[in-house]
Amino acid sequence: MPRTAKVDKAAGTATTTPSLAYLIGRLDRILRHAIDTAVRGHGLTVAQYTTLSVLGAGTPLSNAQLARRSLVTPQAMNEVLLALEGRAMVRRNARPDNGRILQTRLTAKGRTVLAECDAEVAALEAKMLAALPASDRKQLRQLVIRCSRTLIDAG
Amino acid sequence: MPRTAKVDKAAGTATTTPSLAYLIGRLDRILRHAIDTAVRGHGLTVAQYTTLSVLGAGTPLSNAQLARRSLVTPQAMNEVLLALEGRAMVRRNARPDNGRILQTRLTAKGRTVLAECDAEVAALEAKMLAALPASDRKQLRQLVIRCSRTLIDAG
DNA sequence: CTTATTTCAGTGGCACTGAAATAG
DNA sequence: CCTATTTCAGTGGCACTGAAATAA
Repeated sequence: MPRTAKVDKAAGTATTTPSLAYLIGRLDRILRHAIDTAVRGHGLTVAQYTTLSVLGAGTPLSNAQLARRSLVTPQAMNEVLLALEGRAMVRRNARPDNGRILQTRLTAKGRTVLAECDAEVAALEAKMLAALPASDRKQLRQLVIRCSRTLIDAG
Repeated sequence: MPRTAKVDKAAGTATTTPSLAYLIGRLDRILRHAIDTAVRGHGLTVAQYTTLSVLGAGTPLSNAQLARRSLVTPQAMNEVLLALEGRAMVRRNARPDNGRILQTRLTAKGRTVLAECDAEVAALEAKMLAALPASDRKQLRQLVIRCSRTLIDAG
C-alpha cells in the first residue's frame, strides 16, 4: 500500500451520485489500507490476518472450507496457509477419519499474534465509529450483513 | 474470480462476532465478484470500470488526480489508464497551460461501454437492496460515507 | 466411477518501491 | 532549487485456470 498517505478529500463532492457499490468499495479500501499498516508491523498481510481471524473462532477448518468461506479458490487459500504455516502461526494435521483432509489450527504463536492484531484493529474500528451512536453502529452492521446475505442467496 | 460459485452460507454463523471491518470486506468481495462477472462481458476489469465511472462524471482528470481519488499510487493508476487507452475507452491530452499534465477524458466508445456496465451494476444493486425500505438504503449510504470520512480525516 | 480435497505449475491484475525525465 | 507529474523498471501479494494425485 502507498507510503504517501495523500488523499483527495474532495473525492465525494461529485456532481453525480456514486453507487453504493462504489462507496462500499472505497470504505473497504480505506479500511484495508489501515489494517495493512497495523498488521504488517506483526509480519502479516491482510489476507493472512483475515484467515487467522477465521481460525481464531476455534473450530479447526480444512483448506477447502476456509476457501469457501473466504470466497476464493482452494489454490489461493493454500498459498495463504503455506505462508502462515511457514511462520509457525498455524499447523495442519490430517483428520483421523480422513487422511486426505488437513485440519488447520492456530498455534500458540498464531494466537498471540492474532490477539495483538485484533487489539489494533479494534482500536481502528472504534475510531471509525466514534462519532456514531450505538444504534447506528448496530444498524450498519445489520444492513451490511443483510446485503451480503441477499447477494449470496440470489447466487 | 472463481468459476465455481460455491459459497459457504453458514459463514456468518460463528461463535465469535465478526468485526465490522470483516463484514464490510466480505460484502465488498461479494460485490466485486458480481461486478467482475458483469463488466468482463464488456471486456473490462473492475478497476477499469471504476476508473471509467469516475471519469463519467464529466470532469477531465489527470493521472495523479485519479490516483489520489482511488487511493492508489500514480504508477498503479497509469497501468489502468494504459489499458483503457489501448482499447480506445479514454484519451489523454496535454493541458494547454501545462504540457506535463495529461488530462484524461472518456471517448464516445468509453461512454457507451460505461453506460452498458452501469445498467448492469445498477440492476445488481437493486437486487441487493430489494428487501430494504428506502429509509434503510439511504441510511446505509450515509453511514458508509461517514465512516470513510472519519477514517480519512483521522489520517 | 464419482466426488471432494490437496497441491504443483503457470498466468494475470494490480498493487507496491525506486528512479529518472519533464514542466512550472 | 524545489515540487508535481509522468513513466520506465522491477517486485510482490494474491487471485485465477489447468491438471494431477489421493482418499473416501
